[in-house]
Amino acid sequence: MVTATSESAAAVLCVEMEQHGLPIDRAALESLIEASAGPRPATEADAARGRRERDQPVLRLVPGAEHTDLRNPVQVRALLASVGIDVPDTRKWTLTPYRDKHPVVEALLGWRKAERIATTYGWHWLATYVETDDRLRGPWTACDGGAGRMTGGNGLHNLPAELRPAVAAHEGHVLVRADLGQIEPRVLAAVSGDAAFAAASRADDLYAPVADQLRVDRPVAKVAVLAAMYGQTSGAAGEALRRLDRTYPDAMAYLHRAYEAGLRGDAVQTFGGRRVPMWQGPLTDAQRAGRGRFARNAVIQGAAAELFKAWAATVRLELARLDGQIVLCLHDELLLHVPREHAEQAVALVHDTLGAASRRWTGGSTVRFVADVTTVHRWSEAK
DNA sequence: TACTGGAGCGCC
DNA sequence: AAAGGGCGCTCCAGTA
Repeated sequence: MVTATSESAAAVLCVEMEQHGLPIDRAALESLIEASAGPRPATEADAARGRRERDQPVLRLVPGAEHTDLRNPVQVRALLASVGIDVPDTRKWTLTPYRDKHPVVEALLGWRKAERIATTYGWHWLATYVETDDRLRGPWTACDGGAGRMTGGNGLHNLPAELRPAVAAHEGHVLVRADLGQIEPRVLAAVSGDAAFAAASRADDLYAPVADQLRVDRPVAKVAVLAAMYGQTSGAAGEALRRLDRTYPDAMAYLHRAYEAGLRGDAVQTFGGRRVPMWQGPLTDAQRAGRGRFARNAVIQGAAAELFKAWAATVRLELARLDGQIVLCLHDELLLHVPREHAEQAVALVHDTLGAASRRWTGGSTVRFVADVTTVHRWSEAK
């Protein structure tokens, strides 16, 4: 019942966010785009010249590579081979170890970053989706994908950090940014009913008591917990993972059961009662394992989405009294646009509603959820 | 010409 | 032996 209510409230919220849009400082956005993509092209020929000018500093580093198309991975691979770098693909994490081997690697990675903004978030994007009232608008869906998160289009959900200074409150308003802290492990504590893990959630930093219990350093504890939820068992987390099994048996068993269901191809159910089906068909062992990892993560990610929506729905209701709007939902983060004179009340509201929503959603567990809340002018100023 | 899948990368 | 989940977006290459 809680789930049905918050899912439908989230759908209403999506319609509202599509109407409200995300407030933008247009001049700031223009100068950030210009810094990466160059000046706004007037014609198609102008745009082509701009592309050549962006490519030049990379191509210049390799003699004979003038005609390489940097947008074609096959050609990029050949270019790298010509300077003695033999790689299976040209992804960033593949190339990163070669950064010092030849200057073209660093140049290429920098080019990719700028090219991302030039294409996906460039002048065309600005003209199409930032409307004349300086609001960025895109489609929202309340429950999408494997585990049922909210999703947003037109860049609302994957705006590069570089451009975030351009998301700014309009005249007379502030942005209230609220982040759920360590949401996934806290959700695991709640849905698994693991008493020891729930006790760890009482801490502001959940990983600190976990590290103490496991007798490892905090970074190791964090990697191990994340690895358990994502299904990674290789790497440095190995021994810590075994200790997790002993220290938090109920939480780890919960993840293990989901993994086994995924292996078999059985649907899993989230804490809120939503069924997450598994894809069927003849699968290799590796593909079945992949489905197991998906299931393992889906029960966490999906439950986190449910809690988030229950919270957002409550914030939405209360915020209306302050003439505020929810303008962005980002999995574990809410961005509110609020009249300046109501900023303090909005901050208090966000904390209060989290307490109420999490108690309602968990049915009264002792797991603690925390939010980091800041009042800012620009989105990028928070934290 | 229109569509699909892969590569690649942005965010969580 | 090795094994990290999800989404959206753009470009390219191959196909119908």
